[in-house]
Amino acid sequence: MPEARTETPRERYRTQVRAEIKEHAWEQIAAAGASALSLNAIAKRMGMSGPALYRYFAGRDELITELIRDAYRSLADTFKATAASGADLSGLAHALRAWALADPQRYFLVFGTPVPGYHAPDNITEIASETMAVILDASAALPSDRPATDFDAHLDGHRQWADGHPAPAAALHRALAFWTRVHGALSLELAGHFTGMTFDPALLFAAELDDLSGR
Amino acid sequence: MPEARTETPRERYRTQVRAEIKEHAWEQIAAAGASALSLNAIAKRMGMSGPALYRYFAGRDELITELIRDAYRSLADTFKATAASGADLSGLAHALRAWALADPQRYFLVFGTPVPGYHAPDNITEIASETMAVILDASAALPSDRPATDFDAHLDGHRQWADGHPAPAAALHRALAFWTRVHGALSLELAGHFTGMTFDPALLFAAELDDLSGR
DNA sequence: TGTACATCAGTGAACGCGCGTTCACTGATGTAC
DNA sequence: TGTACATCAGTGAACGCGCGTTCACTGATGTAC
Repeated sequence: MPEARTETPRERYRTQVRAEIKEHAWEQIAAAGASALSLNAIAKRMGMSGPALYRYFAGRDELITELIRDAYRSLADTFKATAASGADLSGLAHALRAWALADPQRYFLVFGTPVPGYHAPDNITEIASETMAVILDASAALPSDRPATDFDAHLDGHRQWADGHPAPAAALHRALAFWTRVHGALSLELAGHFTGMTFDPALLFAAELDDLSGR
Repeated sequence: MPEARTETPRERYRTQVRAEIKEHAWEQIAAAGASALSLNAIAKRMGMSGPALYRYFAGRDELITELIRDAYRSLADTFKATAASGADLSGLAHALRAWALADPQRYFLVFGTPVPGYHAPDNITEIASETMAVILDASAALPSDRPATDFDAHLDGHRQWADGHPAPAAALHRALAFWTRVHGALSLELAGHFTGMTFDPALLFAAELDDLSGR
């Protein structure tokens, strides 16, 4: 990083405190959910007064937006790193599961119940499409042994979301099925709908993905 | 209903006002999410003072719990009615989708991001198992043309959640896959992760279920 | 190296707000004789 | 049918609370000459 030298001590301090604020924010979200995020509470935990945080974030909304952006970024980076290490679609799925289990509230911030009225800023959708590109690559890399379905044909006519990716329709279909199955199993598991049932959620997760990869 | 005659005018009034409070609660949840539910705001909308609501609910928590119970109840009844009319597993899935689209926030109250620390009361899990029984019936009714997997065997050893239902392991597996696929497609759709992509979510939903039924 | 000035992190008081909840009360509705 | 009493819906004032956010300020850190 050749840029590092140009960073003044004050800048260094600022970025450090910003990071510390975010850490406390995540702790608070993990403890009581995102809707309970409070600037004053964070400040108190850090031994500062509430207004001090306004040196670092314009307000509560900006902080939350940044946390969401970081979550998307973290997921995209995880996928890229996993793909770079040679993982296939099911490897990516397991990386996603590990990412979600490591911090369920971070997962829910990205994929959970939307707050009516809240709209994600543009640059977040850009990060999301980086993520989608990784999945499309992995989907196209697998062989497809089934005949094309009506839905495949429909998707071929609505492929603009693939952003120019040359994947065949079957791979687009597989990429979408990847998301639905992965989130179906994960969201039920993380929301606790499997508690009390004694089976291993990891096996259900894997079974849903085997079905998809052998498609 | 032979009981109706024994209901006094005062009781009738009470149940009516309780219902009206719940209606306003749902409106508020639909507008700003469950975490924004406020007793005072409901009272204001009804032209009453805040404390008046304490004649009908012990407090905010009791109201929310009751809304959740009603949501579970509504889903169980929908499933039962759909099954009674002769629908198969995929018919049940479409009934669930319609139920969710009719009121996304009601869907999220049941299946969405859990609030850390909040624990659903016992009788709600009873309603949930009524729902599961319907799905198990429909799963067992379909023929299974695939060889048993390792996960099937695992499930056979952990079938106590099926609550004595005689479904074979393959049907247990199918029932679980029903939930994961249905919620995967639905939660992504309702959370808006398909907005901008122009394909028809209903077709993706149907495709995921065709895969399951032809298993 | 020392002085004058600018930058900026953090404080404490204050703002208005809406929340859940309690309490003592009024007044209407229903019940018993 | 009329009177005495009990029940109960709803009110208004008040409680303490924590929230986001603003403002004028102090004091430390960095910069220019």
